[in-house]
Amino acid sequence: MASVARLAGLSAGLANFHFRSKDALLEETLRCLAIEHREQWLTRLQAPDLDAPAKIVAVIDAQFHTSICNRKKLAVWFAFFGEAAYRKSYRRITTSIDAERLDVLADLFDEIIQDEESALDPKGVARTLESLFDGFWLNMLMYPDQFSREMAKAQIFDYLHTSFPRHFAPLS
Amino acid sequence: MASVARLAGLSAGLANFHFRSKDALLEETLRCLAIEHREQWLTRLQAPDLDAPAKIVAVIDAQFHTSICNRKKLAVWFAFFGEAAYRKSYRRITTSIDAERLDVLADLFDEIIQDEESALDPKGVARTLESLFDGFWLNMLMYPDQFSREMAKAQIFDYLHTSFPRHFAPLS
DNA sequence: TCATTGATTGAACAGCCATTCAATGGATGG
DNA sequence: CCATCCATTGAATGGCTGTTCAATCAATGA
Repeated sequence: MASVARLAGLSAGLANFHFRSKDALLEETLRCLAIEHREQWLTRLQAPDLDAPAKIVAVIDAQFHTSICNRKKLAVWFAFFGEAAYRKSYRRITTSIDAERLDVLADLFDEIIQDEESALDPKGVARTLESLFDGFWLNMLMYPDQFSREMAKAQIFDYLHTSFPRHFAPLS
Repeated sequence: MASVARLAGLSAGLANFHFRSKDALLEETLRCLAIEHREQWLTRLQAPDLDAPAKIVAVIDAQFHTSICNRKKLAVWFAFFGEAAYRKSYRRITTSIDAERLDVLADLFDEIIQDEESALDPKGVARTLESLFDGFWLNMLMYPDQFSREMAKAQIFDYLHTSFPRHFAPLS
């Protein structure tokens, strides 16, 4: 708390007065991070005239945008994930936001699957994509030399292209 | 240190004497976890008469085996991941083991890709599979009600089937 | 100008915790 | 039985840190 307050340019006493406690400050931080992430893809989806594949591309672009996906913020995300196993409050904060995005993706994949006459399960594909997001995030944090944003996106587009060849092209 | 020592049935002083310090104890723990994981898939690969797809299935089975992939151990893994951003020592411990497994997977996919006359990149597919592993692990930790081991494996086999239809069948 | 309100401080407090070390215990070998 | 060695203890230590609170400061409004 002392060092956070110093970085913010105020006293430790005030930080504890504004937020109720250190725990409350941390929860607020996670909420902040999650909302920032949500706004990032939500605003992109509100662009006019986007078909389903374009909307999925927008979500992917949001997920790997510099303002979201950089070393500093990934470190914070995974610090929270590491604690989340023991704190229901953390899981509660991310649950609704993650479920919302998963539903959006599942609906979009549903459109594509019907159009492509595929036998895949929309929710399953959405969950796979989400897991790819998280997995690439982790590998970018652990091995930044081997996993870059561009590489992650390229692999994800390879996956989408092989799954839905009529709707996604590989990233050359 | 006090509670760890108590759980182990010895005094706090001894725990600090055996391991050089708390940091050293934590590093040893991570090394233990990583080696246990490595043995799990290595021994499965040593079974005789396995072709490339069977070996990949073996790695997947190891990754989601009850002894590796349970709530307690996932919590420990991600506690380390959360710290890894700030501790080069943690990353050093996992680096060689992760690289080894990635190379094995890439070689196996190389075989399959040549056989299937696919245009995919073996190392890329291996990295995608690894990221799927990590991503499903994280989601199993965060949302155990929505993400089970069986579900994760099913999704991964869906992915492998669409990528290499001649070598992998969907689960069930 | 003065009183009131609310923001802000910083020192004090209390609890926690990794680490150390002198003392103890137990086993082994002569 | 003794001496030596090693494992083990547990109390003491010192540093760190979240939280509190009386005191101070600034601004506002009458």
